[in-house]
Amino acid sequence: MEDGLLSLKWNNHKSTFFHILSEVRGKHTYTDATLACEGKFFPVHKLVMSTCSDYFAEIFEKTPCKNPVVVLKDIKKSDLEALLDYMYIGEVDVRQSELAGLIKAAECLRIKGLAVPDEDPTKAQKKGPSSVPERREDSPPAKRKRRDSGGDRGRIPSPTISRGSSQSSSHPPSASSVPSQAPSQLSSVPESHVPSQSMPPPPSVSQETRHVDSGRGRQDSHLQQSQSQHTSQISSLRPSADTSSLRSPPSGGPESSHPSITSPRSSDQSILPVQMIKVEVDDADNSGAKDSHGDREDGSEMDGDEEETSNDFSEYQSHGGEIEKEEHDQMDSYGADQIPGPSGLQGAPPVLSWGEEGEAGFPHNLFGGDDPAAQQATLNVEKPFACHFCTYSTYRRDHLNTHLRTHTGEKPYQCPHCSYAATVGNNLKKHIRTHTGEKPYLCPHCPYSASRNSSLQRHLLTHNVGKSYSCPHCFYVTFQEPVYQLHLQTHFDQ
DNA sequence: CAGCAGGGGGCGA
DNA sequence: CGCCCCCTGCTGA
Repeated sequence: MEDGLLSLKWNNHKSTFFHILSEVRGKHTYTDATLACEGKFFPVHKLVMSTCSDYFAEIFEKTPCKNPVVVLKDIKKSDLEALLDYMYIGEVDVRQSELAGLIKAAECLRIKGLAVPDEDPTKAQKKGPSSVPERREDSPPAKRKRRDSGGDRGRIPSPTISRGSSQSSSHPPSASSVPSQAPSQLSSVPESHVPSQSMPPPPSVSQETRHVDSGRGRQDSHLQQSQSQHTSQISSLRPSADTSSLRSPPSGGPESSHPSITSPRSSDQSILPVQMIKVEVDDADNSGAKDSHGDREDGSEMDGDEEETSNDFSEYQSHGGEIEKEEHDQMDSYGADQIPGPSGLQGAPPVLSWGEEGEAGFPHNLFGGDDPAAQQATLNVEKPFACHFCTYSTYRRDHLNTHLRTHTGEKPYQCPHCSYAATVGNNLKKHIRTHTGEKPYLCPHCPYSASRNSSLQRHLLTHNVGKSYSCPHCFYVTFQEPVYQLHLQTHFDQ
């Protein structure tokens, strides 16, 4: 220590961070991105994703959306769940038979420590004072360790919570050109290549008989286990190492040397055109969202499904298969830094069940008390089909499905004349009129014609005549009600 | 003007 | 219940 310089150390800094990380993950607090995989939604944190994967870091850097949705194609849900465990907890149990697939998924997503060599951030960031390396958390120089070589508990070792050292890594990821490719297209890394020497040894694999099927219900216990493990392990470390390893928090974006993500409207890219959809949240909605968030603070009785951060969206995934990034920024109005307290559970987005699950149950945490959240819940009773991404809700499932297309980017109605695609057929119909020039709404007073009734109605105001009557069965318009009634009769006669 | 999105009605499985 | 169709309103160019 230098003269007069005091070093204040927070001995439980890491364990606290691990604990909070597990907590915010379990409660979906502060989630600012969503992974969609095989019909499930996984609310995640950009910070964590970016920390553990340059691939995600690049996606998020190229995506200005505050809450992008990343649809992962050809990544198995179970693999993703395991990888999320790995990224959040630092370790994961995986059956040996599933290791190859998991590693392949990790390579597609360039998960540090699994598919991409990670590096101690304290080394990479040369500004740190002769940091005491934490051997336990240092990922091995190789990406993976074989179980028999690790001698540990048979779990995939924890990657260092690092950031900003990815490009300085001496081992460029095998899929360095990945960013603009779909994970599924990363097959340039054959599975047989996984254990090859060019790649570091695989992580140690647990031989425990735990189920790694869907990961449901297992994460929580796993979380707690990991927390306790980390805590105990960290507590045995030299305190000085703690401060150094966490001295430089993740800075966010990846390095500029990454290949650019292709333009959002290119079609056969894995990172697809991402339609930026701004979800307007007015004050009322904001308050509602906040309240619902706040409600979650004391509503820790989330069931397993919510804990697992998954939601069905199978109908939409059928169209997907690409990576899409969109904005569902219901949390715009406030950030994590505005929320006092370490728990900060207010940040949880109003995750509402939908689809098959949403139909059955409303978010439990929305019910209860006399707070505004409960009032919003009452509204949701009337409109039971709530959007997972925003505050929209409706009483018709098909309308919700249509609405969800605005988030998933699905546009099933393709224009035969151009690349335009619409989320609903009627919009395509109107669009096609721009090609055909059809203007079926004729002004009865002048040669004006419009492609839309609304345009005609606005035009009719220029004639300074009274109320106009538009036939609901055809494009007939008149200003005289008797004539209009006569015209209507012609339809009834038919 | 064109795109987008929400809501409602009708119809058939 | 899902799909199709329609109307309507808002928004940006």
